[in-house]
Amino acid sequence: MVQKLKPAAPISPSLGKPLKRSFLDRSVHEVAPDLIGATLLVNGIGGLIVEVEAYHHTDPAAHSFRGPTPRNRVMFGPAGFTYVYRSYGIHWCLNFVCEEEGSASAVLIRALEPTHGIAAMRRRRGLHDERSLCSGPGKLTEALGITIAHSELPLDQPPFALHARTGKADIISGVRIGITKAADLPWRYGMQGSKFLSKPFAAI
DNA sequence: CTCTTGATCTTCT
DNA sequence: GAAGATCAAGAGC
Repeated sequence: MVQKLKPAAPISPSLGKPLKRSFLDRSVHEVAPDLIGATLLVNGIGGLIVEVEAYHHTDPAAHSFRGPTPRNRVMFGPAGFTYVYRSYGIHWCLNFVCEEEGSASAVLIRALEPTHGIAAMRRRRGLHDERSLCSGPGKLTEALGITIAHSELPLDQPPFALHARTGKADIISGVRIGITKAADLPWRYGMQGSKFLSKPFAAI
């Protein structure tokens, strides 16, 4: 009599080496494409970063363009911290502060490919297929449980963790989404072919 | 599939 | 008073 084998447990997705927050202490235009394929976790829940946008303080579309305010002050501090803001009165959006202190640039995290804690993300998001869990800046903060309480925190300390991408990444760029100022600048970056983007990139 | 609209907080004019 | 780094639901094709 052959014993029926128990189905194998799902293999936990492999993670690259942990990234220190100094990884973000470079030009936002270098960091943004380098983040594609990295893994972002909040309390162990998250996934691969597949879409970001770069915002530099010389860019009229950046929140830091007109100088520090109570909302954006963390952007004027050291690199490697989170900047979370309220979008359209309803959603939260997550940024990573980049560059040396005072330069006030940040990367907006726009979409993740869910890999860790998918069941928890579904609970937070309600009835949604996997492709819709984190395919937008407001969606992924809801899925990961991010609020203003997660702003101004270091990215290399709990509850946050960042892990380097393991393989190669095929990175594409295009114009940013949903802005009217400096709308022609190609500072949106994505993982080519990903099914988890907030919107497709325009054809080459 | 695309287009329109409501929800509703923070900042700026 | 208006605009904004958004999302989901509903109407129309």
